[in-house]
Amino acid sequence: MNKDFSHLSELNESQLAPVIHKEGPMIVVAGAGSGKTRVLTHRIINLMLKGVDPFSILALTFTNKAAREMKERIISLVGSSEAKNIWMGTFHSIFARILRNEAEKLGYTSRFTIYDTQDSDRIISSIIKDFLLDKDLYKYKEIRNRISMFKNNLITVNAYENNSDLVEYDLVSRRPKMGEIYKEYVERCFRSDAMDFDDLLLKTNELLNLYPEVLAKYQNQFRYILVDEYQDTNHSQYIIIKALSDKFQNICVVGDDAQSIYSFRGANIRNIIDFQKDYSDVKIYRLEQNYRSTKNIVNAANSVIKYNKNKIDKVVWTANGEGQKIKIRRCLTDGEEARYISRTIKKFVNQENKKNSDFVILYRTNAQSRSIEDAFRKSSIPYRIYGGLSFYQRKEIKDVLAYLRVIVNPNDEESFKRIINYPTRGIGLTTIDKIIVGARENSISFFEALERSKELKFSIPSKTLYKIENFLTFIKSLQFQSNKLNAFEMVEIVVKKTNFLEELKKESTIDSIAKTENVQELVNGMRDFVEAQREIVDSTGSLNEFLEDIALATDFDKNIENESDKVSLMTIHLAKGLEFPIVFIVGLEEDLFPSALSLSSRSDLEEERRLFYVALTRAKSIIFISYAQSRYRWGKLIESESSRFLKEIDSEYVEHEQSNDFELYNKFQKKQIRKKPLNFIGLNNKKKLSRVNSSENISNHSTNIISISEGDKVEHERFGIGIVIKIEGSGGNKSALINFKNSGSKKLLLRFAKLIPIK
DNA sequence: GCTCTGCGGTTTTTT
DNA sequence: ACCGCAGAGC
Repeated sequence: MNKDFSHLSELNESQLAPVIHKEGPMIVVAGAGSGKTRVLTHRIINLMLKGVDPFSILALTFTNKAAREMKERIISLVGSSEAKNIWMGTFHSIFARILRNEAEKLGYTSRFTIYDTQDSDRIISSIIKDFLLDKDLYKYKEIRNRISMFKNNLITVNAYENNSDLVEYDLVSRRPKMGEIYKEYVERCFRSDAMDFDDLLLKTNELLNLYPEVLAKYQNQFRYILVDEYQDTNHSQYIIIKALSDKFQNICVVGDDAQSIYSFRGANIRNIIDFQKDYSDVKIYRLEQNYRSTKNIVNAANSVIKYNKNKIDKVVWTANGEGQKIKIRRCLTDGEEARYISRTIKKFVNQENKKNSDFVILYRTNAQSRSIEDAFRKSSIPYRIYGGLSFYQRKEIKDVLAYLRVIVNPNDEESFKRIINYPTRGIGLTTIDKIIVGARENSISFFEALERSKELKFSIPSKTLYKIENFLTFIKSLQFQSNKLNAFEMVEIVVKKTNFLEELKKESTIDSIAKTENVQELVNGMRDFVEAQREIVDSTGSLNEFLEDIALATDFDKNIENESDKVSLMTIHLAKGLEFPIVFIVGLEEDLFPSALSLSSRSDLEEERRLFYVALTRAKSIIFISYAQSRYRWGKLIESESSRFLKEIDSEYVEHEQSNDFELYNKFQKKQIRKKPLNFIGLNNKKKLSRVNSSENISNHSTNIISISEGDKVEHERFGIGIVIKIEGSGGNKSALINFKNSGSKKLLLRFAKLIPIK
């Protein structure tokens, strides 16, 4: 390797210090946009240039994407022959790899399946049913979260049973069977030779704990450990890092307490705040200069985060230009908010030479994407939604994957149950139940019970036994073929032999075509995968490799559609670590953001505030914030107040605006309703508007009545754009004949019609 | 064992 | 408003 240290010239002084830090524990407290990834990257390069073996560097990231980007950057600077040997990846993927190497020690095979949240949910639901428990008291999601919490805090079934506080809590919550469910869940996963996401960390801890020689091996191997996004590590991850770094203490953690937003999945902000207490002689570095955003944005974000008490003090600043003020817009409804966004983007793209990909829409909950999607589709703005139900979670995809999983791991009961009667082959629920009971009674796996069903009968009629035999022959032939064939060849056989696409078409539901296309996309994706694996040494493109690859992948990791020019839509959580020139943050309303569920405790509310901080700091130059006075939630129109966070942004960094509808509404109100306030349909007027803009004071409001006249151009939610031909009637019976471009002419009562005037 | 329909939960965030 | 699932009827 060439010993060219010129890469260091790319760094400023405060970035340089942590990069060239030699040995011993260190923490980099890095403000948003201060170049923390750059520090990590260059630190790794610097270690390598100084002669550290890349095999002995362990770099843990929060997402696959972060790992991939960092690796690419390192490869571009020092070449791939060395860089590819670094152990770099997410906690889950790195420890899955280690667990596969050591699986036998824990009673698993190296081909164990990784269960996703959906799999866990199905298992838990089925346990609740088997135990004949009331599913209103035992909500599978709550149970799953609780089990996840146990695992992330290294509370095993035994530890749970011996912990009177936890047991007491579940008793009080009227879930006395919690411990038994937990036990059964763990056993079912184990019998299926499967680990869930939390197991990948829990079992790693178990491995390092039970086998000192294994711990010593990895301690010696990973002489240098680097952890990104340290503020989002949970207890289980914390203990792993602690154990692995114990010998050499060359631990470098990087993070920003102000961006800790994952406590709901066990992340513990104390890990970063208390880091100095965990190791002796910790060197602290601070990165406080922001290179990403304008002064206005940095200052606005600072003014918000100062409301949090629990934090490490730091001063983020920037040498960038002043920039524009944040625009806060009040809208009537979520639909109007969405149209405002699409109008604004159109304007920027047409008049200011911006690209669609310069924009991101950030929201608190996935459900909010819908109205924005609708508006984008109507104005033909190309967009891409990240997150939500990922491709690999879709039913039709999971069904195909279940076949593939069963081929690799015949003990995978959950996957077996998915496919044994899909497509239907006459093996129904009754039979499946008999097999399960038979398997339990004879302490054999589901697969073994199927194999021995002819011999043990389980009181299954012989006709059905014959069907089971056929199914098993099919699966076994697939397993046999998988020894020689690659992932793509296998999925082709599975789809063909099961008549999968034909079965989907038979369903003839509205989206059966989309489902067919999805399966096709999966098959194509697997072909690409096999192609790509050809270039990698030691890789065969086998089914195991493919399943491992997708088990821990997210939507972000899937083919990023050749970088086409699209507006991005995602939750704020997903946006962490990303940056965009222009950012829309939508739905700034009480109970939505901050979420209603966060209002009961200070720590939860502070986390929401950090989330808002993350949103603000994604922007390079312009931020638009919007909120709606009423919004469709749960299928009905809900009134809302503007978010408290808006008032927390120092007023010198923002400017307020409101939709034209308000102006029209005000005019209308002045002209027509001086004496008596109207009681508008569907809206209650109990809630007072929070006063954002002192120039107006509206005590009730409507999405309905607007003042329009003949010849005006208007937009309707469903019918689109049209011209007002004629106005008839008066007061509540006032109606308009409108000629819609795409939907023909309609006569609409102004009282009901949601019409937006267009200039 | 299969199919249809109506009901209930969903919307906090994800590796 | 929408989706998945349970129960009833075939």
